[in-house]
Amino acid sequence: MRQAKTRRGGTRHRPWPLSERPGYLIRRLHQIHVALFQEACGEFEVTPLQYSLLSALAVRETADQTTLAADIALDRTTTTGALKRLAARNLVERAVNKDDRRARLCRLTPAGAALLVRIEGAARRAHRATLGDLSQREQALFIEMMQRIVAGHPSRDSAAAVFD
Amino acid sequence: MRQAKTRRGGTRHRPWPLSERPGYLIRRLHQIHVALFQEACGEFEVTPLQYSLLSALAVRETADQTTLAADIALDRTTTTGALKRLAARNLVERAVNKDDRRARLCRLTPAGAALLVRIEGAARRAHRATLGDLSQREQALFIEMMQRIVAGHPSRDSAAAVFD
DNA sequence: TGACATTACGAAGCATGCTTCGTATTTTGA
DNA sequence: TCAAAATACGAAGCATGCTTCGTAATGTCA
Repeated sequence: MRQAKTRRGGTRHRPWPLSERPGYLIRRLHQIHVALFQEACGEFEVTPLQYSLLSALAVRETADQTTLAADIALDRTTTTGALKRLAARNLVERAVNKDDRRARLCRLTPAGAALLVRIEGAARRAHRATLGDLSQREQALFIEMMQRIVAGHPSRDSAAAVFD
Repeated sequence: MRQAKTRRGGTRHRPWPLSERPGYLIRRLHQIHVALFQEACGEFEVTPLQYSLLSALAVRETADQTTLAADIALDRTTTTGALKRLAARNLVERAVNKDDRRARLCRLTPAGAALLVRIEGAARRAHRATLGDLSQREQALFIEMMQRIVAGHPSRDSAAAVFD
């Protein structure tokens, strides 16, 4: 196996540059997207995750927290935290379901729906800008490859049929 | 502009499926990589970030926290937290620099270096497995495109020359 | 040489993300 | 029908990630 010598004369694996590791590059991409999103949507005080949640709620009209978590492929407790923050800003309503008191039915408030409309353009531009360094053809290919990888690793509670 | 009608008769943007948004797909890819990494390296109790840090330290031999943060394109305070956790496990040494008492010089302990050697194979397999649903040719292309995007968005303190 | 900028940290606060454990409620099946 | 399984949450804890503010040490230049 190819190895490199250390200064002390021992041997170790040849360093694998971070910039060639898929995991590192993916983390950087995520970092870049979040930065672009904040830059584009910062004035609305909405994060990428919150935008995902608002979008999912716009499609569902009404849904319990577990369903929403599955929709956006996010942990349930994390989803709860995000929904609480949105509810605190009166963008989302979280009411106990009368028919099943275990569940909390969430829905967009008028303010939440209005914010979603206002933010939509900037949010989409941020998403597109993330791949802006690729050609149009490459962007489509890149997205297709990401979709294939994601399809190969379903999240534990993958439902999300409403989005397909 | 193409729009969809809501049930109440109003108009809104046609929903853009999450599964087509670059930001969402990138978040999922990150999620998938972390899961694969944990699966492969869980027995070593090392996260992808910690593996990056150990790798960077192996290359640097010795470095202050700010330099390490730049190496792995991570926020300085986050890096500090991770280094503290590694130090608490005796994998990293954090000593105040005698020549510049503002800085803490970090280096791998023998245990840290040994762990890095033991984990290396599994870590690399996890990185490769993340793109495992793509063909060999596609994987190379995917990595190249990610590198191009990353190169187009330098982190604020991009140094990392040692890795190139 | 002495105010001022710079640098490297630390602390605090917020927002993700995950796991595990516990609780309330509903459903199910013997 | 009633005990057990399943469901939806919540709380707690750990690990990222970020920002802002404050501090200590070093460098710099008028």
